[in-house]
Amino acid sequence: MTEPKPSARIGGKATDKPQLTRDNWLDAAAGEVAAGGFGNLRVLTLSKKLGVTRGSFYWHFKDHEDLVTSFLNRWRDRRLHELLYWKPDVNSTGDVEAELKSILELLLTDASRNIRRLQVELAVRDFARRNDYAADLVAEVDAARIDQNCLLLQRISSDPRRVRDLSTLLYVATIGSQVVLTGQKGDEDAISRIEDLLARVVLGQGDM
Amino acid sequence: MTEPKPSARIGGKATDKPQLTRDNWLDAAAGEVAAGGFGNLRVLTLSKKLGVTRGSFYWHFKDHEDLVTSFLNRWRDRRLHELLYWKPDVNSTGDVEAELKSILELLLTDASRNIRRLQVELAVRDFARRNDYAADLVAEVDAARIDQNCLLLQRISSDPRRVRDLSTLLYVATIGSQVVLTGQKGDEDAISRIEDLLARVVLGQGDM
DNA sequence: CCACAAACATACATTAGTGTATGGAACCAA
DNA sequence: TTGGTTCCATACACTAATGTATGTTTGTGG
Repeated sequence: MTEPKPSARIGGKATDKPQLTRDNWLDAAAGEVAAGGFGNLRVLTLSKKLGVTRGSFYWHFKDHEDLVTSFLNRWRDRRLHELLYWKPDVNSTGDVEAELKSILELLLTDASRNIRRLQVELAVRDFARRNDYAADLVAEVDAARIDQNCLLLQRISSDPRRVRDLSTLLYVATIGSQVVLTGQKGDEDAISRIEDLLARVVLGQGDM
Repeated sequence: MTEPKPSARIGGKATDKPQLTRDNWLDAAAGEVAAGGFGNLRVLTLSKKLGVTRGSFYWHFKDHEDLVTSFLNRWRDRRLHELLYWKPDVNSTGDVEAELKSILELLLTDASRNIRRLQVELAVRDFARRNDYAADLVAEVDAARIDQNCLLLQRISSDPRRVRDLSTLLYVATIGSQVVLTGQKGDEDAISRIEDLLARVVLGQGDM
């Protein structure tokens, strides 16, 4: 309560210890989650890496659970929000094949490069297997992404069920490749080949 | 040392506390891993669930790490060994489509029913992201499975590279569906539809 | 019967982690 | 200057978990 006054900031000369924000803690938490999953998200180690004591943490967060749920919420919000940046134009007349390929590149090649982001996503997904709240958020994000792909695939098939199935297949294939092809040497190659193959496969499954 | 004599077993009347074996501990460990991942694999809780104290554990295992590596080794051995049961006949003349469908059913529908087994596999896969030894075993199992599928797909395409790409796609799609479609209601349906679609897609990508 | 080993129990030491209560410095507003 | 708030430090209590050392029971070979 008491409206977190927007600017009660202090100090800030240079090495004046910039006064951590809640988001700073969440960013650091992302590092821990990416490295060791949610089971490795400890208040103590987090404080050490930020150069403060746990006293700081318990000012910004109620407890450990608060940190986890805040992290999950921010993750959900960002994942849903980023979908707006490449929302396909429903009544576009552009090249479907080109659009599909660019989306596939985004989902596969591009995603496999942002290692940090990918690690966090896999960790969240793993955590969702034993945490109901996380499971809900993951389901929400999955549904939104699949729906998004449906918007594009509508242009290669008029059967809504087929569109949805293709979109689901495309999605599970991308998630699977992110899980399986994990930075081994030669994976970069395998990913781009999967990418091409998926494009052919999807385009070949249009109206017949 | 001193050759663990094969039969120094005792007791065994009925409720005589059957004298736990190393494998009993590993079975119980599977339960913990399935429920909460490797981060939840604790000696203490394991002992409680088996109705003994930790003294028993530290007789069967050197330490916690010994438990983990033993568990991983057994997992690897079983996953590699089970592949021999459905090894496709290379020079069979049977129906390729039927064989493919049966394999897809095995990989998707069947796998999604053995929840325990699936949970363990996903946990191992997640643990592999932060444990080099587990990563090696997972890579080994992945490669063996993909090779296995190649044996079948050789009969629908003569291009070895395409065979391998198709096999990889098929594999990542199955893994992805196991990760994404996680027991929500209606997933049973989605899985079987993905199954059919994958069959069509793979068969359609034969020699052209 | 006796020595020995297998399988487990008990007790202890140690560590890592959480949560809470309180203190204190820095800043701002009046 | 005084009071209040923000942000963090310090100190304490508590729990869970590991590992080890040692005791205890049961069965077995000779």
